[in-house]
Amino acid sequence: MNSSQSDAIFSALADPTRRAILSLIGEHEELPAGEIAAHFDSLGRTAVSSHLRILRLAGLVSERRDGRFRHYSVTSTPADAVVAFLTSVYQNSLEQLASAVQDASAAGATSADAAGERSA
Amino acid sequence: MNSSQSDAIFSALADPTRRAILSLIGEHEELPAGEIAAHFDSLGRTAVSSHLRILRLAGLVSERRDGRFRHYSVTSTPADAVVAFLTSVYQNSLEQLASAVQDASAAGATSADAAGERSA
DNA sequence: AGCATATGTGAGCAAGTATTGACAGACAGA
DNA sequence: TCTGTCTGTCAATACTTGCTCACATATGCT
Repeated sequence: MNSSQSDAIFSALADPTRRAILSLIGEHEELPAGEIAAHFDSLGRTAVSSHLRILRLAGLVSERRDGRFRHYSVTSTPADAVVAFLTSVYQNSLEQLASAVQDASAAGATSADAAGERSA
Repeated sequence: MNSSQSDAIFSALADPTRRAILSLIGEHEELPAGEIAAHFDSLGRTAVSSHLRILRLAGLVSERRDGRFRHYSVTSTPADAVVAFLTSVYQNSLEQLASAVQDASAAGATSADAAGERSA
């Protein structure tokens, strides 16, 4: 994982709309571009398309073409880059990080706050 | 954790220089601003100061004033926001995330790639 | 073929962000 | 008190990013 890839991932995650798109896709297995765009009233379709392009270039989502449709799904591997960074910075508090993950895991997806940013 | 806080954290992490600063501080317990700036040849002192300000406003670092010096250290809590987001998106691959954290923990700080972005 | 649907792309503009240079404040030592 | 050091802040400028509009591409249907 080179740093330009990290750059792409972190700067893709920097935008609240893109995080919302990612959460939205994460709630489903796959989602066509149009249906994603439909969730963002205050945003044009092309804007969403641009965001999807950025997410795709960062490797955060992958697309599957099916006729006229392009179905997007989240790819799990890029999370490694984020985790790698967190562990390098928060070496000291790694234990807490691990338990935070497990707590979140135990709580399920009920911590809707982090995912609740798809306001448009 | 409201979304404006998440915004601040993720957009602070979006800049490679800020991630490098964070890694640099993370390698030490504390670091004065001047010494941080000294690590970035191609960057002016004021630029680093601005970055530190952004990191501070995002709650990623805290400062301790000591005479003329301001010592910066990383704060561990903001990682929660990142983890919360990751878990909301990657619910399915939570197991893998947890094991990734533990692997990184076991490997120690040897995965210097993620921290190796302090090129300036 | 012709038309509608689904989606991406490029130009251009508006808004936000980073960097720099100059200035200011706080502290330490002589 | 005077001077040098450490650091932050402000204003101006250059750069980057996101959005929209118009157009292009690809596919499916009739």
